Amino acid sequence: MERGSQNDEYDDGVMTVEQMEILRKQIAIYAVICGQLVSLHESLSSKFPLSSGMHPTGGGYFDPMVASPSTYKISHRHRWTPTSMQLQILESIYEEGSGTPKPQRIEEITLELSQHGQVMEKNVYNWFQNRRARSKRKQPQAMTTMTVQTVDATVTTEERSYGDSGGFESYDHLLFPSNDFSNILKYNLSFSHMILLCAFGYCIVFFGIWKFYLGWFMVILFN
Amino acid sequence: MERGSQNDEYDDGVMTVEQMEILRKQIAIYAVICGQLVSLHESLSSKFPLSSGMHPTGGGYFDPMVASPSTYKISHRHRWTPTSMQLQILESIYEEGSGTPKPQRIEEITLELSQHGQVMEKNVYNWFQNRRARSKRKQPQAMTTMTVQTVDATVTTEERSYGDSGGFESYDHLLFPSNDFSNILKYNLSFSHMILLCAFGYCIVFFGIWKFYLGWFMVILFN
DNA sequence: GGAATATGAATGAAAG
DNA sequence: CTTTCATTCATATTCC
Repeated sequence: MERGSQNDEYDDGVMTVEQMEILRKQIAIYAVICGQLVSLHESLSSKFPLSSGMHPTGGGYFDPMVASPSTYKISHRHRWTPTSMQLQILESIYEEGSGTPKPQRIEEITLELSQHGQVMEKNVYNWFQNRRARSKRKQPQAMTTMTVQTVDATVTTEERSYGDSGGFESYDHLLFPSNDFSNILKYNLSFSHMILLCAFGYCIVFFGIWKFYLGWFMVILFN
Repeated sequence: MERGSQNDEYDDGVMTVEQMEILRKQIAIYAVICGQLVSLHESLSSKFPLSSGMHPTGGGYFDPMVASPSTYKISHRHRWTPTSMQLQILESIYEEGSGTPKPQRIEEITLELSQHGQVMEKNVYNWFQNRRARSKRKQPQAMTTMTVQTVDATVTTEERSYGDSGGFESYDHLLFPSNDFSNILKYNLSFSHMILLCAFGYCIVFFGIWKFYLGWFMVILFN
């Protein structure tokens, strides 16, 4: 009703400017609070509208603790995580590939990956998108510390003024040079193991053949 | 305060699902009302800016997204983000509309949206483009894959560690089906090739050793 | 157990 | 319009 009176007063021009200012400040404060409430609600319901009920993936902001008495337990993992095997395949495809996420080949890859765990085409698509974007961002890590400092110095207070929460993500690759090598090694470890296994096998093979000829040589020698 | 009690109940698992749902609906209603209040205040303040207490960088009065408690950078947002109210309007227009982004109606929509925050025609145009393109991708939903079901069945209720992502509840995988089984065989073939390669190597190894002993045996025999 | 990091996912914007 | 890129958000994981 305050709003109504405000409008009336405002339309009639009876309310003084000071009153108007005070009222508006009050509404401003309310607006801030309500905006936060809206944000809170949005984040909690996480874009699952009420009308459609709970999202099939479970969650919402309900924890499995609450949902546990239900018939089947819904895993509260909302996000796909590739299996190590899937990751290997993806990495190999990524490296071999022309660097372009295939348009329709995604389907094939998905099918191939589905042998080693649940996966959607969307997951594969996202993976390639992210993989490429993030490997591209890690290229300028070759810059020396001097350069990093220089670039960082060019970031004036204008940028810092609103970047107190950690700075722009755009500069993270400069401030936090990555250790991509370790990740690659980690991902390809078992694959390298296979290669080593084969190599080891062939070494033994040749050693055996050598021993074979040694045996024949000794046969001839002792004859 | 209500939130506090909610959290307590929620943490203890005392609140029932029904209560939770009721509370959620209440908050939703409050959110809608508050969103309208915010919009009203924005439109008011855009005409009569506050002499004090206004955000220095805000274009209009203030952006509810920016005002979220999460310590986020305040403006200088490089890319437009529709406010909740704008999104609501856009969604309604999208659903009602013939699905075609109107050539000149964009201007009207832009004008309508500008009541709830800064927006350009380009933004509206892009939004409709993206909205349509992405909703189209979810049309070809059809068959499910047998592999997914199989894999899903093998997953137990045990806590899933890193890399074991199979079996999480999601119906979205139905949206991206894959129907080509030849690729599975193709991959299994190459993997089997490696195994066979190793096995073959070891066979040769043992064969070599056997030949080695054969040689020695012949040496002894001929002596 | 909390901050730092890694990464899957969403989406605005632009290229083709 | 379709595809791709860039940025950002949310969550899982790791390390101290």
